[in-house]
Amino acid sequence: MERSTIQRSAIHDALKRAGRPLLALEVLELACETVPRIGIATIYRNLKTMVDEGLLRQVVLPGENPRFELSGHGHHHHFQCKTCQKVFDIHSCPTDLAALAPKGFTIEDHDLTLYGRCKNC
Amino acid sequence: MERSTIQRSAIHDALKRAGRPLLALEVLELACETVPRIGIATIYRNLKTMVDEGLLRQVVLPGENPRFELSGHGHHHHFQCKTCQKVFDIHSCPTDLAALAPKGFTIEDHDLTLYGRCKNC
DNA sequence: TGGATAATGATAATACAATATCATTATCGC
DNA sequence: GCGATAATGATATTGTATTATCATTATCCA
Repeated sequence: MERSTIQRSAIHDALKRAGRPLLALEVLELACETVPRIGIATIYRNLKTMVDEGLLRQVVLPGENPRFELSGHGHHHHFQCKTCQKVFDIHSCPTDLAALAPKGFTIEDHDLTLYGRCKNC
Repeated sequence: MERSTIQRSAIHDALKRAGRPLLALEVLELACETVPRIGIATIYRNLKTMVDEGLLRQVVLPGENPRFELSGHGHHHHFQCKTCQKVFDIHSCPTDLAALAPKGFTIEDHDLTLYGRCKNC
């Protein structure tokens, strides 16, 4: 993964255009608009490489396959629409979570997923 | 699943004794103390039945296989220890989560996982 | 521009949790 | 206690996301 290919930039572009975390198959679908004959193996290969490079971040919701988003959006959480299943970023974060720890437990990190109805549904 | 078997009660007992959500394999391990020859198929079969009956609840953390806990503990969240990977209940809940919704989005539910170090680690 | 080789695409293989199969065993109403 | 049959246990099979294979194509540096 040292050469620049149209497939790789199509994948990056798909994620940029979407502006929300995408499943590998959603990336395939969007990237197909740019490179119709792109294969699913190429999607997985590039997603993996780009995560290793730090260009992408993996987003894993409970019971869901991994999604991918451009990194560099800082700490944030996610919202999943119960109707269309799409995942969106939430750029705010509840405070005081450390206070929820039982005695003897130390909280270092957290993961919050909100569920409901998105703007379009 | 209409007859009462020692396997079924061993599974229920394992979850009760643990007092925290267990993976199917963890249930197997604990239930083995009561019924040494219990098979993994029996574990899966009974867990599924007991979830259908409402006796158990499935707990799914991001990127993890389903865990199971006795139901009837009301709304709560979970803590996973980064060292031993065990999951524990958190019986408090941050408020004001609905306020995190972007314009046009409606929040109906949420899922919070805390990560850190447990009492024993 | 040519050539070394990285990357792709089609598809086979893998990994692994969960389910199905089926002969054997255990439960429970009579 | 007996018999119908539900449940078990050992293991084969499935389902599905992801990875490996390999011939072909595209990239890019000399």
